[in-house]
This record gives sequence, structure tokens and C-alpha cells, in this order.
Amino acid sequence: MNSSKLKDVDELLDDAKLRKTAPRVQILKALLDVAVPLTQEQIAEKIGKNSPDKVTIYRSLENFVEAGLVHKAYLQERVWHYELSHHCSSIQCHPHFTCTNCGATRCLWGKSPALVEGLEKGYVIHRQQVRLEGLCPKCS
Amino acid sequence: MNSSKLKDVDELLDDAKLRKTAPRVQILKALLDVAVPLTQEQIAEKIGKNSPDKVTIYRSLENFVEAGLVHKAYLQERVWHYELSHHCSSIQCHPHFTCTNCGATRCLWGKSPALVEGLEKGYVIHRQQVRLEGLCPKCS
DNA sequence: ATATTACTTGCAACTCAGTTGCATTTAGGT
DNA sequence: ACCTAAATGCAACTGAGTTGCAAGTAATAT
Repeated sequence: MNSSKLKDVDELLDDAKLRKTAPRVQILKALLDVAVPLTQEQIAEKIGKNSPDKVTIYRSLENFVEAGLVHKAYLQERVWHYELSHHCSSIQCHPHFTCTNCGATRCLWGKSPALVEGLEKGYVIHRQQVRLEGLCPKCS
Repeated sequence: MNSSKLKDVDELLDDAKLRKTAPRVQILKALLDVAVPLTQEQIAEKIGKNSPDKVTIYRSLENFVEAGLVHKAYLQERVWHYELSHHCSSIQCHPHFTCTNCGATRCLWGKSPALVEGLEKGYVIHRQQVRLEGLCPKCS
């Protein structure tokens, strides 16, 4: 926790017009700390023993998603991962690469493929998500 | 159920070196019948009242995935969807478009974006998945 | 054709990420 | 300081998918 980060968190909450509560600050700081998407469980672990209840974490994350602060992605089986959406275009987040051997995930900033084209008239694309599976340098 | 389809199913199972059992034939026929990915529940519904147990459906689908006959995709929240993989490249299935209003899903055959490039040395891509959300012509 | 055996199936009970209901607490305006 | 809508925490729930195990069956060997 450093002061510049705290300021960021305050600004994020202000801009999103969300009340500044302890759990929300804790959760946002946890997300600011890392460069990869986290699950509810990982966030709780990162915050430590005075972490908010898991229900509160889920609800806060949902608030953040509604406010556009956070993106939600499926990376591994049956678990949501959350990450800050700052620096993502609204229509397309960066791709995620997950190693099928060690499970590590990497964000591929600036490597988004072009948006799918050629859809019939009437289709409106709100979001494109790209997920990659394979082996990371350690495991290949 | 028509004979050409039955023949297809037989061939698929033979080629995959899987035993020809009633549940597997029923499930493969259900998948051959449609052009969109189905959930376990939708498959059971499609087969009707003499559908195999849901455990059997899951296990058969898993067998098919291992054999490369079927692809698995997350389209909606927390539910796996399964579809035949015939005519998919092994590294990249076609993208899927899901309407956030009516929930309908469409397969975008032949509209795959280029594979993500520029990964650091050592990364090996086994699979790229693309998911689109937005509005379909009926809902836009 | 029958026996053998490894593979499959079905049931019941379980797991676990995520959700819901509700009583209690708290942020932020008055 | 007070008030009220919004946020929190606990306990109980939901539902997709899984596991263990006994019973059934396809494909092979006899």
C-alpha cells in the first residue's frame, strides 16, 4: 500500500460514483497490485486475514464491472477472473494466454487481433474476447 | 435419425476407437443435428425421455473431447457448451457470437481472426478461442 | 456360439464457485 | 450529531459438474 496507489483507488471510486468503503478499497488495491486477472479466492488471499467476506468481494466486483472499472474473464475451468479495465478498449480487452501445464496466465497487452468482420447486417458487437491456451516458455 | 447420419456416427466412433454404445450414438446424433454448441442439459432434452443419465452425457462428451471429435466452449455464464469439431482447424475453432439480449448463439464459420502474433520465444499456442457478445439482428 | 474382461453406465452422494435473504452496520449528505 | 439509502456479513441455498461403486455390456478370445 503506497499513497499514490491509494490516490488511484480513491479516484477510481469517485469517478465511478461508488461509496468509498474499506472492502472496496482493499479489493481495488489488490487488483492494482498485480498484472494478471485474479479470482475471488486469490483476492481474499492477497488481502490476508482481515479480508472482507467472499459475498462482499463478489458484490463489489460486480459493482466494479457495472461501473466499467473491472473486466471479467473465464480463464480456467468454471472460475471467474477479474482485472482492472484501465487501458483496455471497451470493445476488446487484451487476449489472455494460459499455460495448460503450469496454469500461469499472461496478459497480452497490445496484441489484440482485429475485430471479427463480415457479420450480417443487424449484428452489433459489444465485446470481443480472445483466449489462448498452450505452453509457456518454462513448460515448453 | 436417418441412415447417412447413423453411418457418420459409426464412422466417427470407429475412427476415434471408441466403443459403439447407445448413449454415445444418441449424443453424437444430437450434436450432428444442430449447428450450434449445446449444453449437457440441451443434449438430454433433445434426446428426450430415454436420454442417458447426465453423468453419462458428461463422460461421453469428455471422451469425445479427448478424441478430438468435440470442442468445448464457454459461451454463457458457468456452463460448458459442446459442438462437433469436424471442419474446425485444430488450433482455432470458429468464433461464437452470443446475443446478450435473447441469449442466442451463432457460429461464425470462416470468420476467425488471425492468430495472435508476437509472443516471446518459448510460447507455444495450442488453441485460440474467440467469443463475441452483442446484439443479434432480432434484438438490435 | 459362449465365456471373458475391460470398458461403460447409472445412481446417489458429493463438491465448490457463486448467489440470495435478511438483520446489522456505515458512508455521506442534511 | 442525525438520518437514510447503500453496503456488509453471516448462514443457508443453488446448480453445473464430479466421484465412488455396483451392475451392465461391447468387443475380443476361446
